Amino acid sequence: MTSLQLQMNTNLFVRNPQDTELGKRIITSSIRMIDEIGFEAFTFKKLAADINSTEASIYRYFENKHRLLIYLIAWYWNWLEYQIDFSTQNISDPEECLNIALRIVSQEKYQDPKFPDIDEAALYRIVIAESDKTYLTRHVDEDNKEGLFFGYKSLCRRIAELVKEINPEFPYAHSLVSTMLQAAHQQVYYAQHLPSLTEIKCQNENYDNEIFDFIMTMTMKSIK
Amino acid sequence: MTSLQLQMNTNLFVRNPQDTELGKRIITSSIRMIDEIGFEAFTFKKLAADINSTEASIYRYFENKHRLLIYLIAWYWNWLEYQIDFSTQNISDPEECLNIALRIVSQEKYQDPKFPDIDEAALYRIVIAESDKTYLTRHVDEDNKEGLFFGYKSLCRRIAELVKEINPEFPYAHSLVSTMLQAAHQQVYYAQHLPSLTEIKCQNENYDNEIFDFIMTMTMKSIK
DNA sequence: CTGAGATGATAGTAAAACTATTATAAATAA
DNA sequence: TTATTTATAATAGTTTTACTATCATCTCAG
Repeated sequence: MTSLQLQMNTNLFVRNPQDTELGKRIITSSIRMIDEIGFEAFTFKKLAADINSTEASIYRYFENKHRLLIYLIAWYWNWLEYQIDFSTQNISDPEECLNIALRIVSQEKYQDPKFPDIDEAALYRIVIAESDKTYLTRHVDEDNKEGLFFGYKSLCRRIAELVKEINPEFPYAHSLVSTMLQAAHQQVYYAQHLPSLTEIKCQNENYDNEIFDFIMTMTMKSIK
Repeated sequence: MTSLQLQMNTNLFVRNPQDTELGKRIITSSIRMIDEIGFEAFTFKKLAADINSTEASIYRYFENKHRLLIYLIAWYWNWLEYQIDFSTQNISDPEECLNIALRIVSQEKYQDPKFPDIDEAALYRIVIAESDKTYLTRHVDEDNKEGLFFGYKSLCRRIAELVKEINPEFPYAHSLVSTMLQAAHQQVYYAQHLPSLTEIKCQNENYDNEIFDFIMTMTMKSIK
């Protein structure tokens, strides 16, 4: 197995957590903790206790816990785009590429052995429950200027380009894709917590196939 | 002008703010403050100072600031549904009703003289920036059991029924509508803060018509 | 061996999010 | 009318969070 590192925007951290042992522990442990107790209850104090370090040491890697969340979510979007790139190489039919991309987006996630420090299944749950919090703040514009949301924008652009290839006349490629990306995660949350807002049943095995079907059908009908 | 009160679920508050002078000041002032400084920076201490009252007094109306946010957002969804009911009376064509409903959802909002204590334009901006925070918490299931999200679920059901009338075979009416409701607000946020995620330009006059066009077209194409 | 950089240990601060107590004023019931 | 309830105000206190600061120690490259 080749050892990989996803290249992250340097504004996402103070010191690169992928470079050191402590940094990796911060990442691994914060994913587990945020998944378990939720982002609001998660604190650097608890994280420090969990990894046998100190608050001050964690602050040397991340400015604050919000930045750490942005980092984790950005990693996830990078990872998704990496998988899409990987799975669509040498496929020229844009409709097939779009199919693959949306399948990757909506699929339930499992541990990727390429990145042993990151529990992708837990990170997927964090994305579902917390990712909107990365940009729903008063400092969204400054954060955006720093490039903190580049991963999400890049993923959206990547899929929007496929849409444009299928139908260059469609005027809302980015709006459609950002709506579908949101829906892919939101429908899972609704299925779990507000089931009357969706027909998806998370008890079903392979409910992720239903979500794929929902967003794929909607996308194709919209752009044709 | 008839004086109206939207009936709110009693679990949304400790004491009904619509019943008293102080309660109304809490509502009016909190809408203005959350719109101005954002929900995170908003505190009961600042609110108390603003209305010349005390933290303790505000806690007699709302358990905490999160509950107050849920109340405001719930009021907004109730208000939207009320407007849809009002505007679609005696119209039997479900497609026309759906058109009206989605127009009301996506339209920019102005002060409704029927409810002088509430600045609907500010509340609309709050919904765009903060409404997801009402349910993206660890206590979403308890809150849901208490009926705190009834307003949103009811609005979604109301519009989904129109979808079902147009095409009873369509299997994802609620998923579609919850996705469109989300998109209607999210696309505005993206246009303002993350413009590369959308084709909507918020500088345009009547950008809300574009959003209407986007969600209406997508809805009709999806269900036909 | 030296010293720069990373980490740990410890302490401290300001503000947020409540909670509790008492006082006072206004509304209402006997 | 007086008594009593009720709403609000005033004040103070607690715990936790989110950070900041200082200094000691440890490791490893040159």
